[in-house]
Amino acid sequence: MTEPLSAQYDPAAIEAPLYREWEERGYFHADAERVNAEGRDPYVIVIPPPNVTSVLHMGHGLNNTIQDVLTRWRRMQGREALYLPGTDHAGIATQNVVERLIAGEGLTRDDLGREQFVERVWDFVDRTGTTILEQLRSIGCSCDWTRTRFTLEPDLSRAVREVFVRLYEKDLIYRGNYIINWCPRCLTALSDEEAEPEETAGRLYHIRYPVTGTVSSDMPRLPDGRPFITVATTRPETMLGDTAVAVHPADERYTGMIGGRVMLPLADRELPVVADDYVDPEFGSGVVKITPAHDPNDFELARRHDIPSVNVMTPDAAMNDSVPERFRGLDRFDARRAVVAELEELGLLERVEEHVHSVPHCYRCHTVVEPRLSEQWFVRMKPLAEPALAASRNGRVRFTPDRWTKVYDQWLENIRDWCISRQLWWGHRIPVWYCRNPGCGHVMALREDPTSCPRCGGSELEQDPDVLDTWFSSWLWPFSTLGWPDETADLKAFYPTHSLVTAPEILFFWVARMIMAGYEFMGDAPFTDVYLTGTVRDTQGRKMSKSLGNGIDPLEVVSLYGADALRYTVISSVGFGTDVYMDPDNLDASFGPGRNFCNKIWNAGRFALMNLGDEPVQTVDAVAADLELADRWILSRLDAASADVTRSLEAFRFHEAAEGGYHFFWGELADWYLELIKPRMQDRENAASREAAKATLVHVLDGAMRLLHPIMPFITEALWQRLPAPAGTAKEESLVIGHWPLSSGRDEEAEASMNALMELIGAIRTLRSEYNVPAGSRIDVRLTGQGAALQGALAAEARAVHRMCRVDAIRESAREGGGDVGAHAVLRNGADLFLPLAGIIDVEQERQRLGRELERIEGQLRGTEARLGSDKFTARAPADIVAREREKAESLRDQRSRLAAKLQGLG
RNA sequence: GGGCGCAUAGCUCAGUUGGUUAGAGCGCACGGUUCACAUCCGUGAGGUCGGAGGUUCGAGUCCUCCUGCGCCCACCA
Repeated sequence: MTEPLSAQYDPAAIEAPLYREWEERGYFHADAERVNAEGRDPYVIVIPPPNVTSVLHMGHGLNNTIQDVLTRWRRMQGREALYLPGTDHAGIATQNVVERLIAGEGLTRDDLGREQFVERVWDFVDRTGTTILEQLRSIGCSCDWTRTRFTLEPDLSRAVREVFVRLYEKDLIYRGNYIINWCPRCLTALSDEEAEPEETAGRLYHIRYPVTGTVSSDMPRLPDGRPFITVATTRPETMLGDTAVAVHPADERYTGMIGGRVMLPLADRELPVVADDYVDPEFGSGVVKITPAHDPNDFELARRHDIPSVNVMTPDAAMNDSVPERFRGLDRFDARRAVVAELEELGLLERVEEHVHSVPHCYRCHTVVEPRLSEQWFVRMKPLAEPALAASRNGRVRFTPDRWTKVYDQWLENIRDWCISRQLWWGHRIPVWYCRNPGCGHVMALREDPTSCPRCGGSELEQDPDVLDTWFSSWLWPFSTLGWPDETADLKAFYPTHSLVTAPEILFFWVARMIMAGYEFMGDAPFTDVYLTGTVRDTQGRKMSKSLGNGIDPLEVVSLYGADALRYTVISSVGFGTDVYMDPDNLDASFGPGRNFCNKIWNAGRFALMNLGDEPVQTVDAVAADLELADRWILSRLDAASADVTRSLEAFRFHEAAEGGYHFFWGELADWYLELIKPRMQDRENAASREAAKATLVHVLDGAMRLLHPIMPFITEALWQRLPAPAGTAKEESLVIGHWPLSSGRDEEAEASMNALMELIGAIRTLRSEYNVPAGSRIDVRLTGQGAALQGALAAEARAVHRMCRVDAIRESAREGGGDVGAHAVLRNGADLFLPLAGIIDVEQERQRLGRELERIEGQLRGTEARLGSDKFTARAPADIVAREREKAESLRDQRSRLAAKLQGLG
């Protein structure tokens, strides 16, 4: 049926075939009917869709492993589990990739024209868009690939359009002016993410604006007698677009001027003086020039005070016709020089300061971004935010770690309208048409493309050239992927979904908006739990990124260490809500332990299978009467581990789930149970004992593989498939659809006995090590005063214990009247342990060795104490040196007493 | 500037509502190849839990302040 386990653990040999088998057998497919008709409990995760152009990085590795662990675990619990995959069309990112591509052919998008360019992008996406989904397979993600979605596919585009029109009809979408980031070289709008702030050495120009309105007597005056105020700016050329100056309402220096007027130099326009909290009285002169068309803050302020805007630049950032003629056509930086020179000439330039500040640059061409006023589409967010806020407050949506709840609430409480239009070609075209009939001018948002104007019947219709923000399709993802706006069986079965696993960076962009859309269009939250992962960083704490070149390629890790090692590593690195640190230059440090664990599982499995042989194995129930202490103990520990891992997963404590499985398998099953049953496995004399051990071994291995399967699906399946089914039981087809271990109860008595026994073995090993007892020599151990638990345990497991600490016998007998030499220890339960060492080690030699050691320590201690006893030393030496000496003395005294005790034991 | 978080072994981190002796992995030291595994086994060293106060019978855990890092948001014209 299945091949035996190879001598060497080789992940590459098992992973791909197993994944293919799982996928072919349809284990990952979720069936809506089983939920809708049979009443099975669903469990749903929709993937945060990666950019269609992206390749797998460690962040995906972390994220999707967590999602897969949750999915696999719930699937094993009997839920109808759906892990729904897909990709995002990622407007700007994708358009840029293709623009770079055609630049290689010497083409720009304008050369191609909109239609042809978009076709090129589709070509590209069709060819490369499944890369990342393939990569998710290689880390074992159990996605239902029959439901793969893409945000720009026709069904989802229909959802986007339906949503736009509905919101438009509810008057929740409107058109308005907004300052955007504009690259004057690329001639395109940039998202906030693409405008990269950079510390730049600039200048702060202090410019005098003559006051024409109300004047107080103590105001400074120009040489010609005119009073003035000083404003500070880093971009003097924009003053030509000033439409006001502003002061803080509580700034006593200027209260008298509020409502007054100043004269804008060079342009000779009068500007009003307004008061606004935005102004920081501490900065510069406390007076701000207001240029609404070229600064987002000024724009907001102007909106509050109903101040007009004057745009003074062309798209390529030259001065336009709104400025005095002598500046027209000058590039913005030439204009800056000209403006400054003229101000200086007029005596209006008070001073210039060096000023380092952060300036946004175009991430593509590094040109300084110019804020620019333009007309954009917006969503009114307040009405949508209310139910989303209620959802976190009433617990319908829970955030893990909990602290994110506050962050989420704060953002929603101060929500601002959402600018959804983008000046791009790749994306969902805004479904708005303008009637160009001069007498009509109707604006319409439509579900179907119009052929004529419904108002005037005219046929000169023009569609809005812009596309929608990428997030305008992603915020519908949890239900658009299930078939909305149709009422599908999938929607009925799988909405709302359950866990959303994503990075905190997109809490606002995406998570909050999905919750709003869920309530608005489905009447319920889109998921019940939001798990925010940490960020994957390098050892210097820098975020892993392609541009920094400090990334780790998950596929490289898979090929070097295996997918299971990768998964184990990321899962066990996920502290509760903390970032994940990995060293790109030392993969072994990060992934070695995971690989070693896999190796341990593999070898323990091989050992078990070798010993089990081909004979039928009994169920644990069938051999219940013959179970020995070790058997009862490991069964109880399996139960503890199951409860532990289950509890950890329920609380999204992945680190603990991984540690729990690891500790049970390695620290208890492999280190202790396998060692304890070695003598029994091939025992021909005592069949009952042998069969009890085998039955228990199969049972606990089966349980351990189940517990570890969500985290390490491949190796656990490979081993599990080869485990024999106990007589009279039917084996499940695969662990993927196998059941999660259920609690069967603890055996406190067995655990207490085993704990005592393990302590005894540890103590004997310690003494052997400390007294340099040669590994080969066997000794008799004497034990007195042991409790019933230990006594029983010793009787039950004598053979194994003797083997495990290389003793011939453990007798109940006291050390005889001081005559014996040997090593001595007291156990926690009060039992007294004595290892006679006469004839085992050269006692005299050991005594001399210890004696020399003791002398050496005492010598050092004398020196140290002498120093500490000297007033000169304690008074004059630096405090940290004195402290170090004290520490040293403490440690030396410690060593001395231990050595003395040992020597005493030797006679 | 506003908000949030972190500080525990040489390194990376656990430590659940306060409660026996603060744990793990890696690294380090010593000893081990008897046939599951040297990607292993055994043993050990190493911690005034960032600092100072406070609450308490009891504080790594709760409170206040300080110091040093990190992140998010808004960014000072």
